[in-house]
Amino acid sequence: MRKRLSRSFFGRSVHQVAPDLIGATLLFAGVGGRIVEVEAYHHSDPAAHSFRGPTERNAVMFGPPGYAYVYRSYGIHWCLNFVCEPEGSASAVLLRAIEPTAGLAAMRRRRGLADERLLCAGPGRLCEALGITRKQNGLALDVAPFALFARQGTAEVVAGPRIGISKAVDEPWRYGLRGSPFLSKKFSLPA
DNA sequence: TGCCCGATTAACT
DNA sequence: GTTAATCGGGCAA
Repeated sequence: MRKRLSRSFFGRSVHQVAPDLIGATLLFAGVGGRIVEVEAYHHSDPAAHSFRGPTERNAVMFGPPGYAYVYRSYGIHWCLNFVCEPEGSASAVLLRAIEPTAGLAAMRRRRGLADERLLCAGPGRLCEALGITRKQNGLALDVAPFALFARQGTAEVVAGPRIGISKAVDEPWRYGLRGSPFLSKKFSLPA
């Protein structure tokens, strides 16, 4: 049986939690799969929503770890984050891609007739496939309908610059499962 | 108050 | 490669 991730899993540095999430399994109401791509956002990071202090939108980031922070992106898409570090640190991990393993029919229905590789390849696509919206903002990650399971064995984790940001662009805080076909974008391999 | 930009995506040319 | 969709936050006026 897979080991459930406890809430304390998230009460550590985002830069420890983020790579540890690669290969873990995320389910929402039984739909989801294996996490293959995430990005870390620390409160001291100019690219983080929490950098300039609390607002109505980012309030959950300033709360305790182990909760979902969901925000609207470009006024259109939803993006799912896991709050990390001790309460008040306002740091979180953005879920960018998962390898679909459960509830494929539900994902295809929500996403349209999409290629399986594109069902959850990107933060907005992932939320659409799983049915994540503002309603899930602030929900605990170790309580239904969320379920998280630790990865079994090891995973080959690669790191690189984050995607779609204009500040702190050189920080290698994007983490992924090496060679996965379900990434939102390939990692450039070291020369 | 108004304007610009953004942790994006799909549908264009 | 370019663009539209569309809304919350930051900042100037």
